[in-house]
Amino acid sequence: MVNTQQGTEEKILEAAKKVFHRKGYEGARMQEIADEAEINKALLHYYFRSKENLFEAVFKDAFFKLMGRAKTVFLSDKPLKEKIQEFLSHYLDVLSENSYIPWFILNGMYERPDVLKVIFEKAEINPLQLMERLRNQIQDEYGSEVNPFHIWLNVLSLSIFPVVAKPLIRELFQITEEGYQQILEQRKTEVPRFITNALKGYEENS
Amino acid sequence: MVNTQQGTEEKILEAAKKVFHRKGYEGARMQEIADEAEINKALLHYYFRSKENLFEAVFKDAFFKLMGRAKTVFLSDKPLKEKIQEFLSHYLDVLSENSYIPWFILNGMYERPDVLKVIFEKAEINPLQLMERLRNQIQDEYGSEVNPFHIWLNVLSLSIFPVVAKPLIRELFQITEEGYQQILEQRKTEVPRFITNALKGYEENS
DNA sequence: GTCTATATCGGGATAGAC
DNA sequence: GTCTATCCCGATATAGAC
Repeated sequence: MVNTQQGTEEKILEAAKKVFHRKGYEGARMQEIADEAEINKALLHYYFRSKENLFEAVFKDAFFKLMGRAKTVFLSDKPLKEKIQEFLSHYLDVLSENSYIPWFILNGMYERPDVLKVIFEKAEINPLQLMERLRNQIQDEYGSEVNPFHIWLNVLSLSIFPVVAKPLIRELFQITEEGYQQILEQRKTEVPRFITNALKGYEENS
Repeated sequence: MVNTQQGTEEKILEAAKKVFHRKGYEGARMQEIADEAEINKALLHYYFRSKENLFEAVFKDAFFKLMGRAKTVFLSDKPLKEKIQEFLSHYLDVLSENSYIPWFILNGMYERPDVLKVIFEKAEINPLQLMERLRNQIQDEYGSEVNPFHIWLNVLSLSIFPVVAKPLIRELFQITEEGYQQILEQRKTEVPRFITNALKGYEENS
């Protein structure tokens, strides 16, 4: 009532974000989103024609917020270790305040693989180019013939999983929110060290 | 009709497993499970009273099938690299056919963190004991003072994330189901190598 | 135990007043 | 643009014949 004019659509998106985050696509209820936004269901359909549309909007926003930077970082000309450090630092900063994003994306992938496909087309990601660059860089800097795909997957795993598994980690070790944030902070240096150590190790075997 | 007696309940569980795997709890349809089992909906409710019951049965079975082994592997007396190899091998085998398990666990964590707690209590996991053992083993075998928590988290990340992110990986690189299974197979040796290489790397810096 | 038919309800979507 | 009331389909669950 008070906060009109530029408010409603934003409020809906904000509410949808929260609900889709908590429940996923199938679990989310339009009613719950409406309640969260303090409006009624009909208005949701006025702004976004369907549940699917609304989901897509939220999903895209989250995805690009997360992945937008990653592409430019990995296509830059810096040493690999620096890239990984930069990626982790940026990524963990963004996520410590938006820890719902990676889970939301993973969940969305399972529930709506079709949406994922559309997004990748729009994002203009060329994974093969990335792999080639990574292969060359590893060979140049570490002199080893390693499958770049697995290295890439390792970097992603080590970055994303600890954020997604936050509730598991906190419950299992009885860690406070501050303790968890501290762990993420440590990982900004620990993970790049771990990876570069591993890459150095390949030299001797090759 | 032919394969009666010990058949129906098993067939239902098998079908439910497949469908819940593909769609998750909310996305799964009792009709689809019935079709998959080649029976009708009513029979599902005859054997299991509700959808929730059926899901719980499927989930518990798979969860303990998965985690039962993990504990014994990591508390055994073998060298660390062997433990990791064994863990990955077993884990990836089970999950390539039940990849919904980590997804469900994550989902449950976010929706009902309390449930997670109960599961851990039943599984009788002692994380601190595990950490101590890991710290000692790393020190014995690699002579380095490393924070075992991060190593543990790395092992988990490298094992679980590639399974959870299956749709992302397949879509991004346009990989077939066979191709994906091949990747998992490769990781059974790649990941232990990666980790032990990294651990060796710490020696020089310590 | 297994089937067909049906009850019941929840949720996405629309109509139409204001 | 925002609301109330309602449509309508689909999904879980049950009744009851065989």
